[in-house]
Amino acid sequence: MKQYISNLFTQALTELKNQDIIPETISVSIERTRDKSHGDFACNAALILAKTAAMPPRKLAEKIIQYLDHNDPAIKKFEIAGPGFINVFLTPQAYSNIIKNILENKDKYGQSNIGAGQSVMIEFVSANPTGPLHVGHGRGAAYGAALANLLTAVSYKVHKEYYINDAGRQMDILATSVWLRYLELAGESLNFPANAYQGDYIWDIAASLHREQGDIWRHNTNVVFDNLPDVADKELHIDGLIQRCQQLLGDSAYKIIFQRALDVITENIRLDLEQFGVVYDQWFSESTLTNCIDRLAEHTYKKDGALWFKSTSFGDEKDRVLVRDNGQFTYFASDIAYHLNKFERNFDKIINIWGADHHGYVARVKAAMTALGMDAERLKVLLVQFATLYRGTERLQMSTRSGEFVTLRELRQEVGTDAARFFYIQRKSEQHLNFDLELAKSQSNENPIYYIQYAHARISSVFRKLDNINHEKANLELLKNKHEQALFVTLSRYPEIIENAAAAYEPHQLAYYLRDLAQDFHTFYDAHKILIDDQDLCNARLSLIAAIQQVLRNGLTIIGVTAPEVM
RNA sequence: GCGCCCGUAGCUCAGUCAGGAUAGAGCGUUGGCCUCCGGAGCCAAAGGUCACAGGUUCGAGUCCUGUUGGGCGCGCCA
Repeated sequence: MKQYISNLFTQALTELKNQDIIPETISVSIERTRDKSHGDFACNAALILAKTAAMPPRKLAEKIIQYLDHNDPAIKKFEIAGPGFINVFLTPQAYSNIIKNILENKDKYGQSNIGAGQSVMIEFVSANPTGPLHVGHGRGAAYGAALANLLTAVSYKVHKEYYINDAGRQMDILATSVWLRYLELAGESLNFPANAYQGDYIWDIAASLHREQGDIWRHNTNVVFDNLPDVADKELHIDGLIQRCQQLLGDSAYKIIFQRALDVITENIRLDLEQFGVVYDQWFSESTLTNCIDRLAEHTYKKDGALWFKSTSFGDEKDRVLVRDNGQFTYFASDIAYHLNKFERNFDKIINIWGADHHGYVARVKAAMTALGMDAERLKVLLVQFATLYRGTERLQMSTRSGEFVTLRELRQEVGTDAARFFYIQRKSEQHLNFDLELAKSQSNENPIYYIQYAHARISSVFRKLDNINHEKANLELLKNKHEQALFVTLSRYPEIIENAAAAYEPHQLAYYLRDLAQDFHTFYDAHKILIDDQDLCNARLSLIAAIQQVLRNGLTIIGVTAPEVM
């Protein structure tokens, strides 16, 4: 609809330019009016062009109106207002066509072609496989999944990927943690390191190994802890333990424990996300990467025994280490290899969804891609702020290492997937989010998700009262009252919302829209009865609410929330 | 100290990217609405120096500069 109006103005402006009344045209911006007395749409072209045309805005507006098509069936009239806005008033037919459009296109209504079939990869969550997902990861999951749906709706080919950090020191700490718990189960008593993984899930993995293997990996505590660096430096201490673990167990046994821990936790994460309605096209293992440092060679140098990447040549604020003086690759080196891999898979667009605490890493990853000859503009890093969890007014503390955190699973079980998904995406992602468990759980009017779902269920309920549903030939021009008119407008906004939300990577816009639509419906429902004796009007209203229900369902699906028939 | 994000109603937040007409919503508060398709609903009222100060212009919550308050990041950690 907006595009349609925009085209009318473009034609008029082109004509004005051809007649040398204005020196140049502009890409016109059409806006929806806030106030119904200003019509349906407004155009500010006269205000913008006034200066170059050397003409007062209102006078120029008159000229523009002269060249606009007044016979278009969608147009009731044009009006000059205020400093020089041109207000556009639409005919009732223009809006009633929306209903037909929705009922014909069904779940396709609102889709557009702005993505033009381009491929886009979205990598999100990618939590380390060292423990269960917690509520902090949930936001990235809900946001990433909703964004993927949005981009799909505007014709991108979307590839969703989870990057598994299954190499590196943290994984060794994990394996060692499991082994230490195993030793305890086997009857050893020991001082479990404070910086090892404490959670109960470590016990579970150790127990299953102990059940299967018995005591074959048992070693005396005295031997295990003999001559290790003192716990005063806990990092050195645990590194020593990792080495000792590998020594005593040997490669193959160590690998079994390592792999079991990795498999159990990864599967747990996968299942968790699946139950949260988030599924991936690919799970990408860090361990399958080959390093690409040689390809960066001309931009590296040695200093203090380490290998550095000269990222300052590419806009980073300082140079970064790729290989430590002990010969180990840094995480950054893996990140470069992974991102190079992404670029070489030839996605048109690459989206990373990262926690806001990683914002300092954007510049260096882009720098590395530029150094490798890639167009870093293809990479878009979206940052998601933390969620702070509340139970009423009580702020819940989160500490990962100590194992004191609310898991995503617990959240799901407590508030339900629908409410959780909705709460996560209803705020702009770069905004800090206060997540109140009590509010999300409350099945009352304090909770916006139920308000929207209720509108959908209410419509289902109306249709359940009908024996035969036949409103296809309805005369939609009977829908004249202000509530019906308001619904036309809101329904016609949906495609614009989808486009804007997708272009800005902002699913929350859709959440706000759905609330608006639900509200317009509830207002209408309360003011007018649908199942009435006047058969024609009844049919028209049935068409209207069928269209509303369709749009609600389309939008909720994108957000990842169910559209229930009954509640 | 440097960089990024944020500051809008009592509370939680839209609106800022793309400047536009009288700054919006939910919750909470106050007062109304069930003979009626689902009251998990509807209607109405009160509530604002858009953190502050300058600047840009026909016009600034929106753009620019500075100040201030809060969050995060500035490792050969992950």
